[in-house]
Amino acid sequence: MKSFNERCYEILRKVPKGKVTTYKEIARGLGTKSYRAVGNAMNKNPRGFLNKGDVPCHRVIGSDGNLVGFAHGLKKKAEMLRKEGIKIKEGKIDLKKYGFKFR
DNA sequence: CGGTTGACCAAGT
DNA sequence: GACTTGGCCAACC
Repeated sequence: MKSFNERCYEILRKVPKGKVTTYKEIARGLGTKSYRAVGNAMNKNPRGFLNKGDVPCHRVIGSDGNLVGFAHGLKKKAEMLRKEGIKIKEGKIDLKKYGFKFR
């Protein structure tokens, strides 16, 4: 039985490079409505914030396209995403362009 | 088992 | 536009 947290990773793995997803979408993909549980799971993450193998935790952002998270700092996160080919707008991401949706 | 916490979100003040 | 409140769900103590 995989933990909720592991399920988050799996769905997150489905996000293609150069795209981002929101906690909301992940929760929806998991069939739950709790975005919080997703974020919480990531926080208590066994490895940390960065890829634990294949899980691009840095590709997860807020529902408004705003970066959320504290682990490594939003700044670093933004830089990382920019390197992936995502243009960040004043700390925000264009969900219209880069937002990846499940289901 | 109950209470607190949290990388959230939406609505109200 | 910034802050507060309520709600939601899973993990941790």
